Amino acid sequence: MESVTPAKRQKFSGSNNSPTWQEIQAQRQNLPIFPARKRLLHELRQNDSSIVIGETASGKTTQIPQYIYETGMHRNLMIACTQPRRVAAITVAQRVSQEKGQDVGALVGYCVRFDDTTSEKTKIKYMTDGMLLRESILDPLLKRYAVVLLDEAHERTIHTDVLFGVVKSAQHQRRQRGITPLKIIVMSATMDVDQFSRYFNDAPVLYLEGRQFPVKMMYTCETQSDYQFSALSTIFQIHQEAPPRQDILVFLTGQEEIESMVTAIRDVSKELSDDSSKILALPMYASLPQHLQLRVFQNAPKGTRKVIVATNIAETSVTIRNIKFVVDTGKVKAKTFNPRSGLDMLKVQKTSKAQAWQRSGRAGRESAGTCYRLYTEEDYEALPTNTRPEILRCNLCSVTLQLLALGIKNIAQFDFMDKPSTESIQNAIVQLKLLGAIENTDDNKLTPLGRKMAAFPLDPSLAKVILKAVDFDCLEEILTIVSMLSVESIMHSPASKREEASAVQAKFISHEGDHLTYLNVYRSYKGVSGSKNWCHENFINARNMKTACDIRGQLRDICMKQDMQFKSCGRETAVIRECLAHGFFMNAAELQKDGKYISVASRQPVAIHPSSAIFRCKPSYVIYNELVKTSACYMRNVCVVDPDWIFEAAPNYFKTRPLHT
DNA sequence: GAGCACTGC
Repeated sequence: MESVTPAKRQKFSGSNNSPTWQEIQAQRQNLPIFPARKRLLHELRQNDSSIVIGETASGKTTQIPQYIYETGMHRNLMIACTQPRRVAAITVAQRVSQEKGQDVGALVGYCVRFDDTTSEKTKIKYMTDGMLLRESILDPLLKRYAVVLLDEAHERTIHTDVLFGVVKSAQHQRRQRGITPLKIIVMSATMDVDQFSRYFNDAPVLYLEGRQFPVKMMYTCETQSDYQFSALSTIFQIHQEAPPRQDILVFLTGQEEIESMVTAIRDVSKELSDDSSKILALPMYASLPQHLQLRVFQNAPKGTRKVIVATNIAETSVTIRNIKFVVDTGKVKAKTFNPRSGLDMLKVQKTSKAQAWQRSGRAGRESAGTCYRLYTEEDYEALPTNTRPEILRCNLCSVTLQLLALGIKNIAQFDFMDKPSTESIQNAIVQLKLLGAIENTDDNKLTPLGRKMAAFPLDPSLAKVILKAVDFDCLEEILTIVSMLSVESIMHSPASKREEASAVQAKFISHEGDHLTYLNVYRSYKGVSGSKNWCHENFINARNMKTACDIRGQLRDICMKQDMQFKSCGRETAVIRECLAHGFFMNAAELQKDGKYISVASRQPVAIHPSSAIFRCKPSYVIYNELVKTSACYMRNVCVVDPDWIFEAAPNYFKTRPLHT
């Protein structure tokens, strides 16, 4: 499925009549994929691996698993269809269940984190790619499945990329051992599939037509120096010329830019003459509260043009109907990772051609549309063809631990479609050795500790902290802290009410740092039984608190399976910090005589992030969860430690990195 | 005294 429109949109569509059985079957037969059914099944039957190129709205995601099921090709095993996003797995499973006239969880089910609806009856299973990857650790041959469809393969998420290697190896081993063969079907939206075909032993490529309307491309004559200004004038140019009720989607890079653009559009439209039609500007980005996000799906009042200003969330995750014009600035904010410094950076970059193509497609969903690219055609030609796959630009610690748990010892020899640099693989192995997850030999053998760590859906450092908590009798507290660290922004302070927010939140602050502050928030939250009202009064994000509680439950279950001792340290909170040091000793910083911090690992200057609970404090030693480079190198989620603790956590590590105590 | 794209287990 190319995209997902939140199910809640139906609330605004005015009709809640569910279609009849006949209507559903007619809709199925009306899909572009339907005439290709026979040819498609013939090819899929003939080949162990196939690549399917399906244009937008071809019906491949909902129909192909059903076609396979109807022929019995699955030999009474399951058919898995993976999606990069949870909502997609859920909504597609709901739709396909409806088409089969059954409840979700019977013949058709979905499996995503915290929500597994499958049963013994389930044969068609929609799931997130990360979920299948987790399952493969327990069963590398994927014996429950006869067919695995990897959907949205062009997005190249880190999970899909690892799954490519896992399914290929499972297929090979099953053939050798004479087990039921595994069929692999890779589904992609882009035409650039030579790499997929080559990787899966020259698998045949099947093309499916879609239902996309033509989109007219407009380029600028000159390269624009100020894309925000350029976007603003393009919006009003369209507004003056196009008939009303033809909506515009604008792609920008981030929250701040989007909010100022929305304000600018509102200001300019106030100055328009009264007889010109009205304009309604709406922001759309992931951290926008849900009730504000839903506004983009509502129809604008009669005679009003809707202008949605969005991040790349509107490229794939969210589909807005009735878009006639797309304004593409050609920019995107993306995370970059430097394996040498271990630094994450968010930078505004140029999009790839594939991304530009995806954006322009948003103008041709219901009828022919126009895309205004705010760059020249030559600029476009100079863009990279595809976005760099995630696996080439992120920290590989987690993935490496998972591959080792799968029994793959030689990570550098793993059959990656795009091989990460030797440096980033080596960096991950060094980290895992420091954490004690791998034996200190050359064969990359997992230690018993490492094997246990791999069972947790967490960064290896956090998994290590959980396992260490048993020794410090503080597992209850550590589970809470790790869960709180696994969600974004628990405390929010809107710019307009910043002082009010920090005043009410002052009661949570611990002089021991952010981790203990989170523990205080969690305890207070539990003290009022998770009251939504309490969250509101204290500027606590209720949705994220709920997620943290779900994560805590899942981590607790894993600890139970490992027979770990649940103990609480009560008021003796120092042991919590000592325990944290065992996962984060390599993220230590020390206070210099000049009152500034430098990192122990690289001796580079770092600073406590202004959002930290101990921003103004100057403890001699701190550890931190991550380093973010913006206007300076900021440490986020900071904890006060005793230098003896970090030394004790890894004496060998500090032999070459002396602590100046 | 700073601001943070998007996913996922």
